[in-house]
Amino acid sequence: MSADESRWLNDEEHATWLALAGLMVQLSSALDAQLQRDAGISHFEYQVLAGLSMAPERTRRMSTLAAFADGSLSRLSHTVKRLEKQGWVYRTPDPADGRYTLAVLTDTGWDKVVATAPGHVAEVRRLVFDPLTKAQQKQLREAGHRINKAINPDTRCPGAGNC
Amino acid sequence: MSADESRWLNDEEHATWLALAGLMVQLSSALDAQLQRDAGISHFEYQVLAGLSMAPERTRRMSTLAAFADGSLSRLSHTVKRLEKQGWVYRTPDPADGRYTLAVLTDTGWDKVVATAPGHVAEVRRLVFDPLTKAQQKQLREAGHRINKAINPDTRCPGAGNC
DNA sequence: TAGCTTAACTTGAAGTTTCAACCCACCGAG
DNA sequence: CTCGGTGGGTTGAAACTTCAAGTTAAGCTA
Repeated sequence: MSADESRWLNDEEHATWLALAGLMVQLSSALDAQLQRDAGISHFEYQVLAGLSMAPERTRRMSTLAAFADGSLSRLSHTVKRLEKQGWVYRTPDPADGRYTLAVLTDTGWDKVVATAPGHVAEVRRLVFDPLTKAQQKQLREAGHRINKAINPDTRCPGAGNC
Repeated sequence: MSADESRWLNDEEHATWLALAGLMVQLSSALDAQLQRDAGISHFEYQVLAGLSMAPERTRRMSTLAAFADGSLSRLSHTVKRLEKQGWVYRTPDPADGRYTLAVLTDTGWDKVVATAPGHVAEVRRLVFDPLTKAQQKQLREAGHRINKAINPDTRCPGAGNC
């Protein structure tokens, strides 16, 4: 990248990178596996359902939902079509502005979230929080924020706009 | 999960979880995007090529390579077929034991890695190491190890069998 | 009000990953 | 030495994601 053939990673950095890369792959696939096994849905589908379950009226615009679930609008559109077929969600044009589409969680969909969430949270707790001390959790949070800020300099905060 | 409706995440835990989840999605997609833009390959393909480039004789068994790149054997098989079509890799049965297949990096493939790696490492450095202090890097590494151990209690170490 | 532009989706095709079935080289038992 | 078992690898189909249009509602301009 630069004149001197670009600084390689030293041993410590390399170990850190392996730990982080391993974490990203393993953790997300472990959580995916738990959801698939216990609820028959993917992590992305879970995020969509959970996103709706937390919204007022259990309703959100597709574009907002896509941002919340960290996916493209196209991906969300295909996914919601599948969820619709399951009877968990339905779509309707926004009465206030016909360009938007509102996704709404049905009662059946709500039941699905209620049945699924506790097991998923338990798995997150088992894999992420149980093995860490309070101090380590704080450090991890801080490091995560810094990296996220490096990726998204503008946005005030990570994925879902909290802080 | 348990009697009392399964412990939910408190505010601090929730913030930590959002930071970590955001990190996993954003970082991997940012690195994917860099590779796609600058080299026209996916992160998985890069890992395969890089894995071969670091191996003795630029050669590895498919199963070893799959473990190194954190992917299924089937996924690797399809991927290597594509890389073969590009002329970057070829496959040959292991002369020592015909059940194994050896994947070998060609000279063209080597050139591809050499052309691609510095830019990729620079991006990792920019997004992960530059924003963290030395101490934070160490803490992140430690937390990553612990989480990885929770996911893989048996394996002595994360993804690629180093340590 | 007609025409242009923009932005939010949707859609179908192409590309990738997963899943389940299959093939085959080696090994060990009889 | 042959027969079954085991494990590495491949393959094709189904499922999913991405990509490049296409559609439509709203706003703006004349």
